[in-house]
Parts: sequence; structure tokens; C-alpha cells
Amino acid sequence: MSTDEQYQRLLVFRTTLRRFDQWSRRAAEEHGLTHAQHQMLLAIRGSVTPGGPTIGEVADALVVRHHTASELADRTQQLGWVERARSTEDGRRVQLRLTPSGTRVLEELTAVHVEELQRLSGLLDPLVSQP
Amino acid sequence: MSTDEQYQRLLVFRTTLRRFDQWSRRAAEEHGLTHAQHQMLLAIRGSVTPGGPTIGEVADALVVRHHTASELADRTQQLGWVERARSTEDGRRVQLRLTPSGTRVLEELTAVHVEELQRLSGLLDPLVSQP
DNA sequence: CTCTAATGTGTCGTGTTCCGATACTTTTCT
DNA sequence: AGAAAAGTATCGGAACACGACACATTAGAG
Repeated sequence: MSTDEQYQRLLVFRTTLRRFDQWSRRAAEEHGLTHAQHQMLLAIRGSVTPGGPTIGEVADALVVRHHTASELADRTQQLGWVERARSTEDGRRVQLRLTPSGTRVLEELTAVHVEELQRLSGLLDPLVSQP
Repeated sequence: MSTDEQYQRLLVFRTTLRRFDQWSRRAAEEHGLTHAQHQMLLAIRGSVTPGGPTIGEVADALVVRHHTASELADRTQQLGWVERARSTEDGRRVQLRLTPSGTRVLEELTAVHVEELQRLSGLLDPLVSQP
């Protein structure tokens, strides 16, 4: 493959991911959340830790520093999507849980995302499988 | 598949993409560019437009508004990676080209990215192919 | 047991990036 | 020729992530 094609492939791959991301941002905002808030809800819902993930665990999943996750939790909590609970076993830890409305809005967002991801899969498949 | 698993899958998918993105940002910064600047170089190099892509074309590839691309071009140009050239055929258009040093740094970044993307491919493949 | 180090979370100020609104230049169309 | 459209640029503002720092709690060395 020529070098030009290599660059073109890379660009298409990135642009495809960006379009998905942009679509996802819009979907979140149409439901009244920012992208980061949506991702925090998903990080909580997708965690397997009993009682909910800690701030640090969410930070890992979001690939941000812990204090960024803490700030994000502030804003998301203020909107009523999540709640904090200090761990009873380890007083340093703070566990996050979805509120009923948080659970509901994430359900709605997830429904449309599963659909869109099927479409993305079709686009990404030839890009990631080939060199 | 249980709903819990669905959420877990979604989370893993996103986190995988975020980790790649974060890795890529670091790589760019180690070469003295921001993530956005790196992506602009790639958008220019990966374009098939003779004489280089216009501001608008780059904006499309980066999935940002055109004035964002214009601002980004300012900063990237100031660092000497790209150059502007007013189109001779249409005086409204501004075409972007890589400078020699821009070409070189993108080459270096691309080399490590091709490697990393092979690794990502292995992670993404089971995620995008399965429901 | 106590005191220090390590761990987990939170606060503050800063920088980057993106956007909307707006303006300017050039081209197109009638 | 003149109005509308297209392409680019400027300016002010908002979200978010970070580093540096501070605080509380737990773990471990002695």
C-alpha cells in the first residue's frame, strides 16, 4: 500500500470515530446532559463494584484524573442524575450511584446508542481488521 | 444477554477508545504538538485535494466548525508545521499545506500510531463485531 | 499502640479548545 | 451592477481537564 493511502486510511478512521463522538454528544445534549455527564452515568452503570464505583474507579473508566471525576460528579449530582455515598468500610472512599432519573435517562440514551453502534460497527469493521 | 452486560460492553468499548485517544495525545505532545494540531496535520496529509485541503475541508475532517479550524490553523501555522495559501482559482478559499518540518513530525507520529493501532485493532475487533 | 506514610477525595486557579455571533472578502447569479 | 451566497476570520464566553495543593482516613513500621 502506498504511503498516501496509509495516511488516508488513518484519516478516515479518525474522522469516523469523531463523527460517532459528535453524534453521541448531540444525543446526550438532547437529553439534557453533557457528553462527560453521560459518560459518567455509563461508567457508574457499567461498573461491577457492589454499592457502586468509587470516584477513583470512575476516573479510571473515564481516563481522567481523580479530581476531574470529582468535579464532574459535583455537576452531575447537582442535576440529580447521581448520588454520593461515603463507603462504610473505608471512610476515604466515596461511592457513586445512579438516581432513578439518572437510570432512566441513561436507558433512553443507551437505546439509541446501541442502534448507532451497529451502524458504526459496519464502518469500523473494514478499518480495524485491515492493516 | 443481560442488560447489565450490555452496559458493561458499552463501557469497555468507550474506555478502550479513550485509552487510545489518551495514548495518542501523549504521543503528540511528546513531539511538541497538541492533539488537535496533530489531527490537523493528518487531515492535510490525508486529503486528496490537489494543492492541499481548504479550511472548510479540514473542518469537515476534524468534525468542527470552520472557524475552529481557522483558529487551529493559526496556532499550527505559528509553530511552523503548516502554511496557508490563498487559492488562485477561488480567492475565497485558503488551502493548507504541510511544511517540511510538519511533514517530518507527522511521519514520526504516524509510525508509532500504525503500531498502536494494530494493538487497538485486536481490542476493538471483538467489541465491534459482536452485538 | 502511636506516629508516619500512603491512599482517596476535594478545592482553586489556569490553559486549551470549541462554540455562537458577527464581520469581511470574494464569487455567483440575475 | 447589485444582491445573495460561499469561504474565511475575529471576538467573547463556556465546559472541561489539569497541576498544585489541602484535607481526611487508613495502613504499617517501630
